Amino acid sequence: MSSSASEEYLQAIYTLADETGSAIAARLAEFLRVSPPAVSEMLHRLERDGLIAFDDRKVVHLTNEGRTAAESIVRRHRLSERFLVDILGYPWWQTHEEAERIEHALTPEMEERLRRALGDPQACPHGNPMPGVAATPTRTLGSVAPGEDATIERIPDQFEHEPGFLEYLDGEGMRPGVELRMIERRDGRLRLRVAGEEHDVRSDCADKVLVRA
Amino acid sequence: MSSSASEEYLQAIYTLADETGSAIAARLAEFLRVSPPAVSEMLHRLERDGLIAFDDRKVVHLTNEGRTAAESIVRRHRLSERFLVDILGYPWWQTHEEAERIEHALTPEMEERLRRALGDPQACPHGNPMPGVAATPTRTLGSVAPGEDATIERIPDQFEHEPGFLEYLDGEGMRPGVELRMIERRDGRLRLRVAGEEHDVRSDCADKVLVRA
DNA sequence: GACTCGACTTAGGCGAGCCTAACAAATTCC
DNA sequence: GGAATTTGTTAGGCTCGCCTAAGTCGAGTC
Repeated sequence: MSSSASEEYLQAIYTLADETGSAIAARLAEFLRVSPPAVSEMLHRLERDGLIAFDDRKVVHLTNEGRTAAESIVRRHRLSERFLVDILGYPWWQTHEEAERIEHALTPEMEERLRRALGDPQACPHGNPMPGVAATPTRTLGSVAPGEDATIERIPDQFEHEPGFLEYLDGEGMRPGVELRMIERRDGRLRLRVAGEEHDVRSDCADKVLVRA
Repeated sequence: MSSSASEEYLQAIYTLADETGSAIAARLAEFLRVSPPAVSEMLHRLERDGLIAFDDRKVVHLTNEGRTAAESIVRRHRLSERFLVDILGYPWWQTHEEAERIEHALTPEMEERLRRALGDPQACPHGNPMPGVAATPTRTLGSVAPGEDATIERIPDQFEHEPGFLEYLDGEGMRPGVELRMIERRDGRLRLRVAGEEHDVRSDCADKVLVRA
């Protein structure tokens, strides 16, 4: 059985590989907020346990077993977030830390029962699909041209650590599932219409939001 | 903050003191299934952290701070059990191990939200009251005289580790809240009527069930 | 008074996870 | 090409939580 800590690493490896293309130790250290030697050590433990492998350039890859374990913890994470929102009534933007705690406590039976109790959800409250569910093709909100319409699809897990980011989006009316129209883009800000109201959004934030046409 | 392991010890100290009158290291080692030196070490850590104190005969006592922490973890445990039964649909006798996992993951806010989602329950599925709730006066089922009626009030946490015990009770129709009538007692067995049916119960098991008149 | 039993501690070890400091290797940049 | 930055590792150290083996200590018992 994997420990909480190693599950945390597998989750990070999965997320970084999924959302940025590859996972290396330095990125993991930043993402997990631990020192490089701590990462180095843990990666060697995970390699010893057959969950990951390094290529010649030291990029981390999940083995089949590691991928299964990573998908399991990611699924439990997203399920936990749904639980927090749908059953406990948490706001959608305030689930990450809390889910981080309970995901490790879920047994396979609890996971299955929770999945059914939640109506077999296909994505977490940030719009990220359960592992195995095909992701909708998306582009960044920042790439939407003035006059175009778009629907907010998801905010990648990558950014969930950034303090206040999700709450900021929520404050501007931007939640997964919301439809919007791009109005104009001017000096680092985007003007867009959401639910009849106009909002002003920083474009570095808009680059972190994925939309579909 | 207390770790999972130290919470487990505080919970055990609370339970043993509550249900057997006092807590000493040797009983804790049995209850928690760890070695005596492991207990000795942990108790000294808890003492160092101001959560417990020893008296001159080495009996363990909770300090005010320790009592608060112990009540918190016991409450989270019982709340977790209710969650497993009421929301996830677990059978009442199969909650202990699973609750043991999630109780440590609950933050104060999650605890409060869960409490409300569950309708402010006053007891766990085994009938044990939330800390702070006054316990109903009880006697053991084994002490009920033939001809007497009784209602099953609770099965102490003390016995939750015993494999198959709760499931055995359930199989004989004995659940918290159930009314029964003692019929007769004969060579180590009790004959009693539950919901119109007669059942035969081992008296060593009946001694572990608390009832009210 | 000696013995035994139960309770507790000491000593020594181990793995997981984390840290800092220092260094080696590989890139990237100018 | 050489310097600077990024990346990774080694070395040494820490706490927590667990283990076994080998005591010690006290309370009863014979």
